[in-house]
Amino acid sequence: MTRIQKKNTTTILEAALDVFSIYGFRGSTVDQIAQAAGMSKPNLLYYFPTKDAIYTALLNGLLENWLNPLYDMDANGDPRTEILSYVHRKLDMAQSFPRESRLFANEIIQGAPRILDLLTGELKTLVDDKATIVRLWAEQGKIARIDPYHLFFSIWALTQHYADFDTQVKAVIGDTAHDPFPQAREHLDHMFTSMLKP
Amino acid sequence: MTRIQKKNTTTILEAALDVFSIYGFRGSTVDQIAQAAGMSKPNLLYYFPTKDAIYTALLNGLLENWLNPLYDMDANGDPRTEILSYVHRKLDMAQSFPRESRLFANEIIQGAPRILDLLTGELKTLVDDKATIVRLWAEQGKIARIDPYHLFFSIWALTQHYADFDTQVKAVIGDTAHDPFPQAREHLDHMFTSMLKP
DNA sequence: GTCTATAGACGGATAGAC
DNA sequence: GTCTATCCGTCTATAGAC
Repeated sequence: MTRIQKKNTTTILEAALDVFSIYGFRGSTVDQIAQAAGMSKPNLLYYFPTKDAIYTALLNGLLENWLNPLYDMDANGDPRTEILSYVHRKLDMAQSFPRESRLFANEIIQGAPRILDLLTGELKTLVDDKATIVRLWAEQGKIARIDPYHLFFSIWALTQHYADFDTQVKAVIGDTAHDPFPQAREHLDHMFTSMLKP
Repeated sequence: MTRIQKKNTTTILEAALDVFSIYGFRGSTVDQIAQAAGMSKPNLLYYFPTKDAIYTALLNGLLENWLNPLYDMDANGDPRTEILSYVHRKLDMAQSFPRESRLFANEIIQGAPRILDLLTGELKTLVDDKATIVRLWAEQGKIARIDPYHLFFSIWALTQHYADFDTQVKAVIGDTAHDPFPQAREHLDHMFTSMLKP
């Protein structure tokens, strides 16, 4: 792959992330993406054969990074530290990669037609694995007896909310307000610290 | 308005909720809605002049009910009871009205183009009002010192997650698993009870 | 009130010149 | 590799018969 190919491919995927993360797959148009990428529609379709191919390439490219923080949760670490670190990493990702978060949110709200296999496969396996660890920690009295699955749902919901519902968060705290993330971090720290106490 | 007009109007709005809640405004087509309503496209457009009119009518009709639980939070009630009741009502709504939840989720993810005024107006005023109450409760030592805004964000995120990300929740706990809501309720009870302790 | 037919704009994708 | 021009299907919305 030449330099120019690599450059254009990444430019397209970057533009596609902008558009798809807002309007979802069906609500987005190739024209929008082409314009955001600063190129003509046929030129864009020279690099990706179809709209579907752009979306799929984007999704697959992002999935790996998306699951990494959970993979890194360590059964041999300190339970509270491990869980709080996971919360922090997820919150950092919501702050640094809000478009990616919204892309997945759109995809899942619409029934996850393109990643359902991943959800019931790799993700479920991963969560089952980590749930076993959390359950063990609870049985050893290191943390409170919590449903591990709903613990993970809580972490996802709370952290991704600041990316996905960003518009609402900003509307409610006011335009003049400071960046909500520092306070969100404190809030989540308090929340998980208190709920994990045995 | 005749009986047949009333019947068809509600049928259309019901069908529109089905479609818009999944695909968002731009991703939905009038044809889809007409088919879901069991009528022809021109017939549907006899009742609503445009696709936009259907969407707007739907949103406005749902907004009132959506904010009611928060209006009902009572400054004179017991703090923990009031907050937990609000959590329960929001979770009940996620269970009973998942399509409504997804409709708002779609709208907000896309930047809330049609309800931004409401978010910065009525919703912000309402939340500001209730935040004052929560802050007062904290100052009186009745609950822990919590950022009231992020408390509300947490409640919204956690409850609506079970409606909006329903597909993911079911994929992770498994198809054979029971209804997740009873366990979600227990989990949220534990979560908020422990975090509110002064 | 409901239908068939269709106008007119927009969408994804391709042909072919450069 | 990039462009203009264009095909063809789908979309919103309307015309007009019944």
